[in-house]
Amino acid sequence: MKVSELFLATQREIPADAEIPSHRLMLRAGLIRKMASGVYSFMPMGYRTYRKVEAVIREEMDKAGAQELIMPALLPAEAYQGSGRWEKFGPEMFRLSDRGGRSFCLGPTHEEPFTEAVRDSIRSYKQLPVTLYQIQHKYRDEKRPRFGVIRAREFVMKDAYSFDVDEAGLDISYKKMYDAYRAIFDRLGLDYTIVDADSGAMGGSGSQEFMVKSEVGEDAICFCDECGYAANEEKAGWTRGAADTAAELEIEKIHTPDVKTIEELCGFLNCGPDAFVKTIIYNIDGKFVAAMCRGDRDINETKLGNLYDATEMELAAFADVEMITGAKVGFAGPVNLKQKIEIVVDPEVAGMKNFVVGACESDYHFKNVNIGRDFEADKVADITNAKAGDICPKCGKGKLGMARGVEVGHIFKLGTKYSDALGCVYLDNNGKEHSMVMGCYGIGVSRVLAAIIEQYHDDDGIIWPSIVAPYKVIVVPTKANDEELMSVANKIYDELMAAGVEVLIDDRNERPGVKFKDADLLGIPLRITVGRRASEGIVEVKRRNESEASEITSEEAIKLAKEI
RNA sequence: CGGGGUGUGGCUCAGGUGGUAGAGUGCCUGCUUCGGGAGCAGGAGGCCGUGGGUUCAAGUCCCGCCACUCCGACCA
Repeated sequence: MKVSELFLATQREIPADAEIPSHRLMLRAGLIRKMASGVYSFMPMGYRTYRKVEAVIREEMDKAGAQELIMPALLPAEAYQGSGRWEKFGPEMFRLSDRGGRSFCLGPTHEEPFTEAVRDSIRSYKQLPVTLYQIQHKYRDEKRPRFGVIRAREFVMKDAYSFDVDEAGLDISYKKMYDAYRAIFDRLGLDYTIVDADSGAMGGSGSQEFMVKSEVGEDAICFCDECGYAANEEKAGWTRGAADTAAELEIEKIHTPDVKTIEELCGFLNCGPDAFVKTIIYNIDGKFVAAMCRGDRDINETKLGNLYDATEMELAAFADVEMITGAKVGFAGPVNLKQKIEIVVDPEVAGMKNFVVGACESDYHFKNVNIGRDFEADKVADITNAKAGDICPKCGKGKLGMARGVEVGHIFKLGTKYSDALGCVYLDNNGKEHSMVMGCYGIGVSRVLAAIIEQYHDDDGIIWPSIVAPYKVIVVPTKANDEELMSVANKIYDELMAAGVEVLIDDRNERPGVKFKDADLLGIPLRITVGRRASEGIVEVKRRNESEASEITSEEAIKLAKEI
């Protein structure tokens, strides 16, 4: 392809609304164009790369025995009503109606249509297992789209669904997908970590996420430096210290005027935040719950929500807190609550003695509070976030570190949640009916593109790994009007074209600097510069991921280019 | 959903106290250039987000709406 004929507009200026490197570079290199918040077009150069990512995914999925199909993105309400998700998705679902007033949505995820498709065509255990997938646009009306294609409202996802006769079968299907995912992300050159994840409202017995490490990642991940344990912060456990065996001291009410935060309290009482226990009141599906953790910890809302099988959960409103505690916000505690509500404490708190809590009275705290004597905990459960330095929950020895990641893949063991709801059953060899055991497996295809750029770029632009590069080679004649030089460049270009190499020739009548800048920005893996020594048959080759160039003959350059 | 910010040529932005719309960059033409986003000259390109209001006069002041964006909350 001649650069002069490319539909491409690179930009010098840094786009105003792009914050992170991948978003900036995708806009500057002309890979994508925004149509609306969280809605992007892929332009030719971006789409070529996109298709390469798709191809790798497709190859590995096919290799793993999954079968591709395509479902509609436009789906009738009934498709989601059977599972209850038509309601549950809420405003996140893009909804519309046809001229007759029939309700539709743009599919946010496709468990239901796949389950129904299998239900309607499979009856016997002999037809199982089966794994189906599609690569298709998904629609979610995100509250806050951001980071370009990383969190978009329309995005491409490869979603796969497995159907097995039992849990053992699911384990095998799951492992196949797990291995396929590893192969995919390995081939794409991504530096990623596989972490245990919360399976959330998807239900099921387990799930893992494939996280690309990046400071711009929206997820926090914990990992053990000893045993390799890794988990999403939402899920990560940690080992509590030994219980305090000190004697219980007499409870004491202390005057703490205008002290609202833990920091202020520390200063006031002259001790560390670990001497306090904070009491945070949540509204979980209309029921109030007091969650308690040590002062230097944070409540993990995912864990808390799971404990109560919550559909909706939020911090209790100030007015509710004041009604329940009988005090200003900031003085909540488990003792003397005006209204009886359930109290759940983290195991760490259960091991503490003589701690400080709010007194449920404005401007007062209690000190030397003890569980069992001063109040009862209704539940003791892990409801806190791990933090860096905590002891690993798996090996009990290593320390946990924290990192950030972009979730590029997520695999779930769904179990029978959807097959039960939608009647997706098969007959076993005794003619007895069972629900199929399902798994589901997603990869954010468009997000992967951004993740690759996050890991492969420098100040000058993208550095595509060869496997996803839109073109492998760019031939850059330094002068477009020099016939001898152009004929050498064209010869190289023609030979590479004939050999089936994806090659560009920058035949524009531009100065060399402009061409070099564009080649770097676009991230083409190999540049062949035809310049000063063209008449001697010598050209310069430079790999995008190396800083040094070298001069070789054009024959050698062609040979090298074919190997890229 | 709460709080903040911004909407002016393709892009990045400037336009005190109201008075005929600007720069840089990109684009077109010509000349000079030609190894890391060249120089000079000429040129095209704007419903100043949108609806209303105040005024002789609104990019500018007032009110509403919309869009985009940042922080937070939320997120199969």
